[in-house]
Amino acid sequence: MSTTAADDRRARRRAVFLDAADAAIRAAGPGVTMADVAAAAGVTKPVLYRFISDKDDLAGALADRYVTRLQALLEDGTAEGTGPRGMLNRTISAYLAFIDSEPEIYEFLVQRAPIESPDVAEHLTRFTHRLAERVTDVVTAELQRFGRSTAGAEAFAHGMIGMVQAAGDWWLARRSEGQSMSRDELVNHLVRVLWTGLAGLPEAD
Amino acid sequence: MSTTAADDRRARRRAVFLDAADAAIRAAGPGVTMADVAAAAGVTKPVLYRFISDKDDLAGALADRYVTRLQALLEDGTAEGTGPRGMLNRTISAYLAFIDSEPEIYEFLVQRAPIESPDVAEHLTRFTHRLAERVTDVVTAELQRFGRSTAGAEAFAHGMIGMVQAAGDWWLARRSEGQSMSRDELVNHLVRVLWTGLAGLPEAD
DNA sequence: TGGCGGTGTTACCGGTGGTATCATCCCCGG
DNA sequence: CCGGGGATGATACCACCGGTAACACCGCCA
Repeated sequence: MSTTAADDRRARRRAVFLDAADAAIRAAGPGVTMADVAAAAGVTKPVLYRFISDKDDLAGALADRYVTRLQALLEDGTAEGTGPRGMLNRTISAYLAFIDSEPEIYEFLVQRAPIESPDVAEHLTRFTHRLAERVTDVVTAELQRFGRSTAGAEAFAHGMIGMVQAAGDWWLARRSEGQSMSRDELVNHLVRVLWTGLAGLPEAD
Repeated sequence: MSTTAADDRRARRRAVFLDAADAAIRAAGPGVTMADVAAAAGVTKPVLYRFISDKDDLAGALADRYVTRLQALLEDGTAEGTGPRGMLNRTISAYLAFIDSEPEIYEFLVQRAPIESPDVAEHLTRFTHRLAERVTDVVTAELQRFGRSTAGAEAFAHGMIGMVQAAGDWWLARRSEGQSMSRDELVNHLVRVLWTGLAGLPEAD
């Protein structure tokens, strides 16, 4: 390739703007404007727009960053082999640690960005979907181990994710004012409920 | 009072604009503008703004409408006395029927409106909170019936709501493209998981 | 007939996403 | 040493949306 060097510079510059966006979100909250981001990088909008095509692109790239980071954390959780229940425990714990450490970014990506940028919405949908697929696999395997019906596995997987997310939001809100339970306590509650609930999923009505 | 008649007219006029907003959301999707709403009512923005103070007000009033309607449905679910499990079943069923019947309104209220209007956000938070409180009460009572610890009841309540919501979103998305399970099937899955999970909540780790 | 409350419109403001246009600078080949 | 091109930068603008000021009109009642 001829323009490899130039492309590299572009990519590095782009990363700088993503860093700036990151900082800007932390500083200005989830309602950041493109001008804010540009200012955080020390330039004006048109310069920003030379490396970031639009807000969709920006949010999408940020989503990429954080989803990748989170996914790595979750992979760690699923790695060591203490069985599915241990995996569940570590995955939930990693998720809660993540949203606890980056609340503004989290709010921006999950609540703000997907609305005005379909790209991010699809990004998150895909991520949730991938995660749900993995969960579905684990759930299905576990059900089959006991010869039970796997009909509700996928619904259960999505519901599980929603439960963890809602409980996490509640926990974050509680924690910001007044005291709340520790992360480990919440993790244990969730794991117990979900693990026990799994057994009840295929029960005949 | 002297101006009662005028106030009545104002209130009725306001209701007309709320109807128009309703129709506009259905027509233009959740990204409606105030001009859209005004147009749906056959007038221009300033007229709309004489009866609706701002978008916050509009979304808040719509939230009121639908939350009231949903809450009535949920009350019906908790009324007849087939025990807590029957209540759970009917409540979830009512919720799913609701979001199934009004997907655009649902998306507008739950995803769009709360962002640009803190009023709606608080509205929804309050609603969720009230619901969670009721669930917490039921859960706590059930746990006490068996002399178990009630420590995780509140977290469980919020998580439950999140699970139902996430499963509902997934079900709606599935249903719009390709086939999915029936509402009753989903309800049964969720009820079984949650009911069984409840028993596992206080288990000692 | 005159005025007054309600209804309606056009035209505008402030902010936000996004862009056209121009100035500058640095580096590289002749 | 110098001239030109590509990258860097800013100003000034557009479109759109939420919200408002100003003005016109109609109908009713003293």
